[in-house]
Amino acid sequence: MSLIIYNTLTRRKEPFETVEPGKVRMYVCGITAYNYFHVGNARVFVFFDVVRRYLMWCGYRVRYVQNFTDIDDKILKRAMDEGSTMQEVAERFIAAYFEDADRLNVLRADSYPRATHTIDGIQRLIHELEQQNYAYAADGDVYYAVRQFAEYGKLSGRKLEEMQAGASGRVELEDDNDKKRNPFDFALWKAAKPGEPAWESPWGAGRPGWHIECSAMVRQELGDSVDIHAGGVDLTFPHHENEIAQSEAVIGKPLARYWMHNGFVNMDGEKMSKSIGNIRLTHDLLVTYDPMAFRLFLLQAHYRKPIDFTAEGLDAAESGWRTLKDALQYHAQFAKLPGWSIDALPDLESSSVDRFNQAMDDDFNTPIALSVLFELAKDLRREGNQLIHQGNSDMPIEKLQQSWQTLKSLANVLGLEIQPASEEVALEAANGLTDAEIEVLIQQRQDARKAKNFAEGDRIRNELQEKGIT
RNA sequence: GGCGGCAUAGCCAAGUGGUAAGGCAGAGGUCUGCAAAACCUUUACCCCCAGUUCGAGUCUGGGUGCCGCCUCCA
Repeated sequence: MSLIIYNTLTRRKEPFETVEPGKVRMYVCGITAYNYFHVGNARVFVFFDVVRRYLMWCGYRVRYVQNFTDIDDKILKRAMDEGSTMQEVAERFIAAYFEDADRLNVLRADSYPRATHTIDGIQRLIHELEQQNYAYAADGDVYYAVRQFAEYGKLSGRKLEEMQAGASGRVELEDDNDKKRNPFDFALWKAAKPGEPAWESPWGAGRPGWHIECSAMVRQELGDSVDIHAGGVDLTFPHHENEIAQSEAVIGKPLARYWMHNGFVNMDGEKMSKSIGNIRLTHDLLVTYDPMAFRLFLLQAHYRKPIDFTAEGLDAAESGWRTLKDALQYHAQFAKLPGWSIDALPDLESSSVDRFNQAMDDDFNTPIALSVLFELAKDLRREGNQLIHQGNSDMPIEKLQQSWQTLKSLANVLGLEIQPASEEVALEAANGLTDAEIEVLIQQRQDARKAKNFAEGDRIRNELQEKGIT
């Protein structure tokens, strides 16, 4: 069996075939750098990181590009509020992006293009659109004429005639609406208002609209057509629809073969939105939750379905992660067993790998893939516990090593890895005891209990409890 | 008004027409000086109605309920 992917464009699952054999070009819409990214953004970064890892696991060479939008009204507003500059705000939150994404174990992209670094390409594209009558200038603005693009609406499955302008209730009466020939025309270039950052252009000083930057950056970084273009489901319309209109009008071929969109992270069944004020930032979440537990939480549902963000769900994921982590960590116990080889890597357990691959091949069914991990982890954890509590294990060493290696490898494909600077280190710093010292105390307590010296045993137990070890 | 999605155990969540994965939580038990830990065992007729079929959670039609998109959002 081989990989099939649900393509938003065709509304079907399709066999995955790349433009160039063995190579995947992938573009993921990144953040607008005006704040820490929220838990919904995190789903995008984590899930498509898994897509990337799985493609690599399948042997593809993946070129992965994710942009930063560093020109935008929201950034500008924040800068004004802070008495700062757009550039300063953007730099700060781009740095914050890396900090948080790293903690979530999201692999670094091959390239992170920015709107401000792509002004030439943006202007060139607008110019080409204008020459071919897809764009028109009006008072220093430049708009895309959606009527000129016959296929407008093909990605989101709608027709211009059937759309209700302003149905979302978000659009106020804009003063530039009368400049547009059609209400669905959108800005490619915006004339600068006094005091705003601006770039010189044939249409006057101004800055790019939102959609055009992605068209220009894809072209610059990956060429005309990419294999996978991805983002949150809300980007389907208008953002990705507009990207298609911009790019395909000029290049005359598909911008992307597969359009992938992940579902929302909802808060108590409702979409996160600024107006409701229920936005949860990943940066804040990671203060109280293990990043890997959050990653697990995000992968426990299929990517196209909405996830409800609840404390119960997070707590459950935290427990689940502990199970996986225990199994992975028991490497320390297993490696002491005679016959455990460090050098010779065993072949992986084929039935587990097959089931894992089969699940992932079916449009990245991570919940099933995870069930394979848990089955391995439960066995390993039991063996590890028996080793610790009874000093022996029933599982043959070869089987043990094979299972552990399989779990380790598959968990890696999902990006679930114990991070070196995790809470172990923090805990150790907090209680002032090293692992070795704790082991000694536990041993002393066991000796005392064997000798029926319960008072001493309880005393050590209390001491350990005070240090947060149970 | 247009387009689309979802409804499976206490919670989360998979599921290719043949008698329901996995996680979390809970319950009972073993062990123990007590407790914890650990280990073992255990928990579903799949929103409603009708139909197709030897057989439907899985297909068809009709309900009911919830959700998303319809120009600045992941």
